[in-house]
Amino acid sequence: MVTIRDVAKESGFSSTTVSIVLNDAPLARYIPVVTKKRIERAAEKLGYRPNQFARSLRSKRSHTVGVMVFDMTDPYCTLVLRGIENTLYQASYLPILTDVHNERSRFERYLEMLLDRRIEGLIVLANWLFLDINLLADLEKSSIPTTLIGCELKGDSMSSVIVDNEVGGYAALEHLHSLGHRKIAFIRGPKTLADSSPRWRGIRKCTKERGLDIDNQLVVDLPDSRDPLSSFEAGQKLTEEFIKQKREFTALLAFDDMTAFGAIRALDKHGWRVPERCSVTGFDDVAASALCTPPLTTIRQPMEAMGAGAVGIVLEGINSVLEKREVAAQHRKVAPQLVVRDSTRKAG
Amino acid sequence: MVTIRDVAKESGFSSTTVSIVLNDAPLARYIPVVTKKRIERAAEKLGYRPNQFARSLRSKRSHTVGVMVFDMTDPYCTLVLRGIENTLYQASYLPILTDVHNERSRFERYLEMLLDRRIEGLIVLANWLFLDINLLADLEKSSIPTTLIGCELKGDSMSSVIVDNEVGGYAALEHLHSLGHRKIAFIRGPKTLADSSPRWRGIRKCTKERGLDIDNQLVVDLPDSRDPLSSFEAGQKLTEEFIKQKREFTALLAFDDMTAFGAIRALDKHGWRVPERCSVTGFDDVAASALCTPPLTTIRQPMEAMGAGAVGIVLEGINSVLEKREVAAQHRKVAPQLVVRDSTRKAG
DNA sequence: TCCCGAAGTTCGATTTAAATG
DNA sequence: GCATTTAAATCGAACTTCGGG
Repeated sequence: MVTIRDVAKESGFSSTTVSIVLNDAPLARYIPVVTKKRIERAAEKLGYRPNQFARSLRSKRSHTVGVMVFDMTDPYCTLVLRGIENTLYQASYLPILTDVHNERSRFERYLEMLLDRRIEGLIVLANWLFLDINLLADLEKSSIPTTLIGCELKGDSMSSVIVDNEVGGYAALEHLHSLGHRKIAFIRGPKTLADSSPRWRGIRKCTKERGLDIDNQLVVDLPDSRDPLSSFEAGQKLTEEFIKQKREFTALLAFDDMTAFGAIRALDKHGWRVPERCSVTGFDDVAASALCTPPLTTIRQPMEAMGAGAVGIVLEGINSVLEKREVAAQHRKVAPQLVVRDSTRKAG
Repeated sequence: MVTIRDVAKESGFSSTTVSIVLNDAPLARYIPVVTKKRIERAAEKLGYRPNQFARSLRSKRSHTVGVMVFDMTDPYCTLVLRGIENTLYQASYLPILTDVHNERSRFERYLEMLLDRRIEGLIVLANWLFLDINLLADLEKSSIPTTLIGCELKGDSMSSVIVDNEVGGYAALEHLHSLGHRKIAFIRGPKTLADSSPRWRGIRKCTKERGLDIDNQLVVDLPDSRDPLSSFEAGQKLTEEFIKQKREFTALLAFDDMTAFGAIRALDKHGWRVPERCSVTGFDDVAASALCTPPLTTIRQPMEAMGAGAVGIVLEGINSVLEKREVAAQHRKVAPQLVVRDSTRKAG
């Protein structure tokens, strides 16, 4: 491996000068162009690449950000990760990806590993259940800029980027209502999930504004679970129960896309064609929603932008600590967007 | 930050002794238990965590593996990444994730960044088009243990893990044939894609063994493209052309799941119900295949196992270079598996 | 000779302080 | 004092060598 000393020897200058020149440090102002040229040529010739370990040891910087996903297999992750990666790339940071598999022990172990690597920032993708408040305590004391995606934590120790669930819930119901649907079934999110209640609040807001009645017999909750696939199965089962109980409805508003997929499966099984016999809406707009037939009408979370936003906040935080500024946590709530596809149509 | 010297001071021993004890180095045999206890207690008390930069600088090891994905948004990635992550975790390695977005410049930049970080191994997920042989040359000279997933490169500089496309192609057609289908349409992979021809070879093998005729009018190729979504669109378009040309077929064998989704969309649009009027098979078994309705019959690539296998090979390689052993590249070909769901059924 | 522990060197780059003409 | 260059200290851990009992 060629070191700075090799370049010094080759160029005939000291390693100090080489360092100053190659880093274009302030002192480089005083160094004549010929010297610079000679040093640069020598570095080039030898193919010199500075050792990052030595550099980091000295500067205490890693140019690395930790990314912690709670369950990689959740389709929600993909685009968020893309947004994170792309924004880090622009800033010449590299991400260390960890997947805690919804396990506490794994979370703790990974957190220690990341801290040991002196990550300069941390992004946590708390996509699904994230019950354990104690975990967050561990995070708070880590004192590095941290941003949560998909889960808000009041207070100014940790930033967050979440979707505006209320607006999304409202938009979903508004869409169905304006298509003429009046008898609508609802599969709400799990009670312990933070997204569930604001999403429902948006729905209630819409019913009030539009004078729509909700039949309590047509409202069910997804059970608590840490497995993203479970909402598919639960969606299927709950929809099947609606049908077996001979409930009448012309549309079904599902908590998320997975639930909607499960619901569609159940409807299909009982000969209820979508959208002819029953319209279905989801939430998230995961990749599969555009791929399946009929493609799903859903509320899109701007996932790539959310990932990018989280990185932006973390990068700001990093710069703040470098300049010893104090910066309060940011809490961004981004607007979702109704995406109309073919799983919904006019009632009747 | 608490250093080893702080622990030395606190415990009353030298930093040498502290290092020996905390790392349980060979010399630790000679150190009395009381000394060890005192040192461990001091370290505990101060919350000492060794500085990884210093450690890496000395040991020249990073305990880090680079993971290079060609397009993160390809649904194929998710499970492979999970397999990679999980296996690295067991071995206490951390992955740096990079997504080259199918761009050459990005590939080169990321490769340099990873090399600068002194990654000990590299895993490349060449899921989709990976035409540029020159890129591989860059990789070869990097001289760190490298494994390609989804693309084989003969020679012993780089290992690979691929699915047995021939077996998969064979299994797909065998399934359709044994359901009684005789008029089958085929959407083959892009000509430039390495997977395409062995998959087709498997299909031809099956036709020969079973005496099945293939109508050349019912065989088309996916166009070349770097975008994974394009195979959805192409699948849709090509299927539509089959229909418009009034070709008769009772089953369609698609190159991959994305293509199959596109085909199903086209069939549905023209009132050809799946599977009643036409059976459809895919290849890969991406997450969406189990979620859509009808769920897709497909050939599953054991993606998680492939990711795990690639890590295994890389880890072996790392150990080999540590022990200065020479180890030839491995080329693993894993068997795919037919997954029968509801998009196929008996003909007639 | 055997055990235990410490002093000093090394890894490679950055930076401070200081020496040249 | 100015422009130009450099010796030496530093970052934190690990390993080699050596000395005392």
